[in-house]
Amino acid sequence: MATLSDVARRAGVSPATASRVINGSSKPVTEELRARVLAAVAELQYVPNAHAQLLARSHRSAVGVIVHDVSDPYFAEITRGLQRVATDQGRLLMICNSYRDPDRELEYVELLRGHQVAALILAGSGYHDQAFTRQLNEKLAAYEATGGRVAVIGRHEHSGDAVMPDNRAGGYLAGRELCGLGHRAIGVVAGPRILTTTTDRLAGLRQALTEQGRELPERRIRYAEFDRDGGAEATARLLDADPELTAIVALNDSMAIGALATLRARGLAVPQQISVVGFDDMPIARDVTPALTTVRLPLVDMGVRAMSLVLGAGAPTPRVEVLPAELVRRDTAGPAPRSSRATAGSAPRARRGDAAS
Amino acid sequence: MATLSDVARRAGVSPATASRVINGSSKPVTEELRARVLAAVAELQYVPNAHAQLLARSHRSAVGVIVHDVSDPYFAEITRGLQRVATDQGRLLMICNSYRDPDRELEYVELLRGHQVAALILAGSGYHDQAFTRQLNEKLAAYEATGGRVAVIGRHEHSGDAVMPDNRAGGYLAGRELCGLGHRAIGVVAGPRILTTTTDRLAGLRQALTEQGRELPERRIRYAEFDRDGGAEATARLLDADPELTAIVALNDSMAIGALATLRARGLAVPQQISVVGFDDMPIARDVTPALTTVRLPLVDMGVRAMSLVLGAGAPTPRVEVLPAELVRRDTAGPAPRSSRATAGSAPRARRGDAAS
DNA sequence: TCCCTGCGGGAAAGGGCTTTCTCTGCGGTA
DNA sequence: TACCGCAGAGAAAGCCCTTTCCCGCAGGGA
Repeated sequence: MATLSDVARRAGVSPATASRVINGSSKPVTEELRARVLAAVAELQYVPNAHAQLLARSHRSAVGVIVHDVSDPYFAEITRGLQRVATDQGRLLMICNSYRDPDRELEYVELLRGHQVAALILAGSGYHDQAFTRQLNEKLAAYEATGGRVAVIGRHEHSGDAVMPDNRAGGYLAGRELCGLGHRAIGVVAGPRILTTTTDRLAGLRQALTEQGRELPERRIRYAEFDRDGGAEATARLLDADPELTAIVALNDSMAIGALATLRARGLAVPQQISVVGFDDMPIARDVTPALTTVRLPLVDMGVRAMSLVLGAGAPTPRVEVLPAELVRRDTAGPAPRSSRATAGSAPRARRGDAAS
Repeated sequence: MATLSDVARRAGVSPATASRVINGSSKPVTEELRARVLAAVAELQYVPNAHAQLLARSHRSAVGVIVHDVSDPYFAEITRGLQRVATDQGRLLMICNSYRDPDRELEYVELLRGHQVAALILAGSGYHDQAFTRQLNEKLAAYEATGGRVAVIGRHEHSGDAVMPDNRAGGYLAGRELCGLGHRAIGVVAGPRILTTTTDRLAGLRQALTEQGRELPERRIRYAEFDRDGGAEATARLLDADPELTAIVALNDSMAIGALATLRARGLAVPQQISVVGFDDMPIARDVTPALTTVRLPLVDMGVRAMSLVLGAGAPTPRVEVLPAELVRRDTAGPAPRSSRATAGSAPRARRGDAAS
């Protein structure tokens, strides 16, 4: 690889001058030398060694992001928001997938710290795990002590800046909607119980049911992986245990899609025989059939806010921004069927909005 | 940030010794000093500066990956394959999204080169653009000249190692299937015509139709963005121009989903009135209703192969691995309706496989 | 004519780490 | 007893850049 001094030598100038030309330094350089340097750069196909640059400049510019999995639409949307702000400010993003493995999350914090990122953003659910939480907080505190900025998205176990979707309110919305439709036997297809996202959403849902004089017993909840197959499998278990269910709340849209698959496989009509409500409103939600009724979270906006917090001026006290959840009524939730499973309920209501473009 | 010499000072040893302990060097260090160093590391929460390390070691370990968009399921799957091999070999992946912008692709090649990656993988369609192709090849050649390894996935404009999905054969498969079902008026919802992926798939499709004595005139092709909304919009234009279409081939599954949305919005029954075939077999394909008939590409495997090529021994001549496409019959393609649009065709065939887990 | 100013350029000092080379001191052999 | 060899530790030379500091020179004002 050609180095800066190769370029300088070829151009017949000092490395200092070459550097100034290449970086567009404010210090003036004669047109003639500038041209010679640029010519040498082109001839040698010179590309500065990023590590040497980062080392020489004290300036830290990249931002580290840790998500569960970028290819999961939930995080893809958040990342889109993060990117938008970062790009505007000329920041490079280093994105790491923890695949919901706490240890890997810890490792990535170190890794990113080692890469001298200016800020760190952790997106995705927190864990109900004291030991882990303490470790993570120690690491983050150490990082902040050296001037690093930290923000978390959707997890409340860290004490710093945070952007929180209102998971609890979202759960509440889902519960209230189904109660309003007359459902009494409501099952839940939940993510891993160690995730705070799961428990928060569940808490809101439970609150809604309780307020209506209903309840949400543990036997109507099945925990599984937070993905399509987890949803399919949990739904199957739920139906096996309690065939009288008239509604299912899936704690994210991927699980909801799995739930729909299982229902279809079993010949249960949605929403005539059984209703389904999802969570997140990922883009695909409107394209499944029937289109998914779900709780929308402003995912892109969450990313935008988090990146703005972290790149903006620091605050003396941690800031927590709570972003509201919103119910999106589509076609998978309808009135509870009158009698038993054998009778189909009323027709689904007309679909609102969301027609193809 | 604590530095290595801070650690050394605190442990009362030289930086050299500290470095040896931290990196597990083969050079022996007394147990006592080792313990002191490790204690100092823990107390100071020391994390080595990755840039300084990379600079000091001549050893290059990271691998650069350029894709159109990781959050697109097509690339998410490929990336999964890349990751698997990279992780096995202890390599870090740097993933960049070009968002199908050739200039950005060029920039990322430089950026990754600057970051001293050991290898570079470009995934995603190539472009019909002489000037760009030449520039890219120059940059890649320069990189290879300094010992960098390069592989491309799904693009044939580069002369080095390549993993190619058989796009043309896939297009052929889709065409043959529809011909076999008796379709004559087949429309195509295509991605941007500048992409080689588009033209390759189209070529295969055209060949199948030609062999059957049919044809594929340009007026039955609509080009749009390679995503859901592009598919929806192109389908609308196609139907407006030619309401007699009995089948639509979408050149990727995202577009197919958009197409289904448009058809549903217009009240056209799939596959009774109109058939749809997608391409890629992304995971969601089996979950839309009706489940999507599509051409499967071994995406994960493509990633695995590419990473193996690039991390394995070099070869004197470029290696090209062509991976086969395969038709996956589900529920969106059925026999062509007998007469006109008004009459529904025969019932869809029974759905094969793919039941919920 | 002399001095000061300011501009354009180079020398050199880091930045944090790895690694080779060198040095010290010990145990063992002749 | 003298010497050799080696284990274990440190000194120092890079790795490739950026940036401060300094220097020489030319032009302008007194």
